[in-house]
Amino acid sequence: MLDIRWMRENRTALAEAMRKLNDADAPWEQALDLDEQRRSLLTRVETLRAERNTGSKEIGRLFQEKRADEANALKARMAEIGDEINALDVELRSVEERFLAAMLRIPNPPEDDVPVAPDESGNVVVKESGQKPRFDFDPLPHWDLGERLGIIDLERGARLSGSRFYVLKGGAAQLQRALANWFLDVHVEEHGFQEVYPPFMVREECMVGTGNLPKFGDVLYRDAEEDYWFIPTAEVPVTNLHRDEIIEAGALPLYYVAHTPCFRREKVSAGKDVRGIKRVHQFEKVEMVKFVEPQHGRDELESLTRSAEVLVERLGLPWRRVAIATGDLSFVACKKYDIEVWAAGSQEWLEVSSCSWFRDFQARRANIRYRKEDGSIEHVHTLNGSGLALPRIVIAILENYQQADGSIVVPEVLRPYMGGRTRID
RNA sequence: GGAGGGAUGGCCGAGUGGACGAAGGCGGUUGUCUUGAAAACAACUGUGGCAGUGAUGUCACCGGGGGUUCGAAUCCCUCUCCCUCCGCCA
Repeated sequence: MLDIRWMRENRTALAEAMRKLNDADAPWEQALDLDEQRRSLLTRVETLRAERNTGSKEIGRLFQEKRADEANALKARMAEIGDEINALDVELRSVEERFLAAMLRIPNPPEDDVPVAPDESGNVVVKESGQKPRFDFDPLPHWDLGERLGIIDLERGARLSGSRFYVLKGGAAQLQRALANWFLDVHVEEHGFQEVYPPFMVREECMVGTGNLPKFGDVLYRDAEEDYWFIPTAEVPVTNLHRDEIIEAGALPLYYVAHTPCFRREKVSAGKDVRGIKRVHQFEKVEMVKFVEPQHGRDELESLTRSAEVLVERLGLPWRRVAIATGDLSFVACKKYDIEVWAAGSQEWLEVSSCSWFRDFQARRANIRYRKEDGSIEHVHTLNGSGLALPRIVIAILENYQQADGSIVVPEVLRPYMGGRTRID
């Protein structure tokens, strides 16, 4: 959510930002309009309230002084004012409701250094590292490898739960578990994150806080009877950890890391990415979340992204960093990098991490503030990034480390996490 | 799932319709005293909206929402959460 005062005073900048985001539906003009109505109603209703407050006190005094006639006369007048207040209140509530609804659907304006383009075609590869593997045989995609080795069972996954579900077995399951543990250890021991284990189902207000609702409810699973929403990423519960809090300045920055399942309906593009485990309804992810002071937001995005990149580097996977263009930026981010790894079998770059800076956009929605040294209170900045998404790293390892005999070599950093195992076969 | 009891400011805790944004205590900040600290004493010490350049004024907030009333922390309804006992369960 944006600061309405900023919006009032920066109409042109706001319009320009919405144009860059290529979001024609953002109801920012309605919001400004409703804001004006809201303030005018507020002034009127509050003047009447002030009048009633003094009148009511007067009534109390008159009764104490046994001047019942005067008191009753005043009471009648106050009743009239009360009716007026009630009428205005109804109007005010409706305006405020519509105002908030509009505010919640206005995206975060991009930073100035975000590449400007209407869609993902404007994304810029800003860094590329590592060698794509060479093979003296035709490398297979992971769905073939997984089937041959008996470690990815798509058929039974579908039998249990339908399309876009899968079962990992043996080496693949172990590999995924090893990855999660190693990721967590690196973030905790080397990058200063605190590990947390959050709920996987949250209330609606948490989804609003991170910006998943109201606009993107169609990709979320939810309990039909109760107010439980299944998290599409650990970002949701972890960011909401400090909802409605004022954090003491000395406590910042706060770095959290969590390993959770992620549930996504993935309703879009029925025919796309159907093979294998690249795009599925349930997957594991290690997610980093940061709460920082505003002046450090920009630098924190760089260090956050590095914290993810070192993982793919140490796994020996070819990777690149992509700066996301304005038209491809998510609703909540003001700047975002994706990290992609090369998958030699399916011959494509896989997005394994998204690192985003939100400025105070989420903090306003979730009401997360901090008390500065001078005692004043401000919203924090939040950031998050995958570190990393698991099935896709599993894909990349299977495809890049495959051998002529069909076996998979386990990357060296993971061997201690797999009981010294060097091969999956 | 059943029965009962709760939710008040950073913390503890008083307050059952009228001067209550809320006693008192703790904590915190500042000042006096002191070489310094402690103690003592004094003052200050919640968040947000709106109007105003500002001093300031005003409104709202006593778990959330709604209602009764001239007036609600206080009465009514409802939701959420916490505690105790029973049941069930890993």
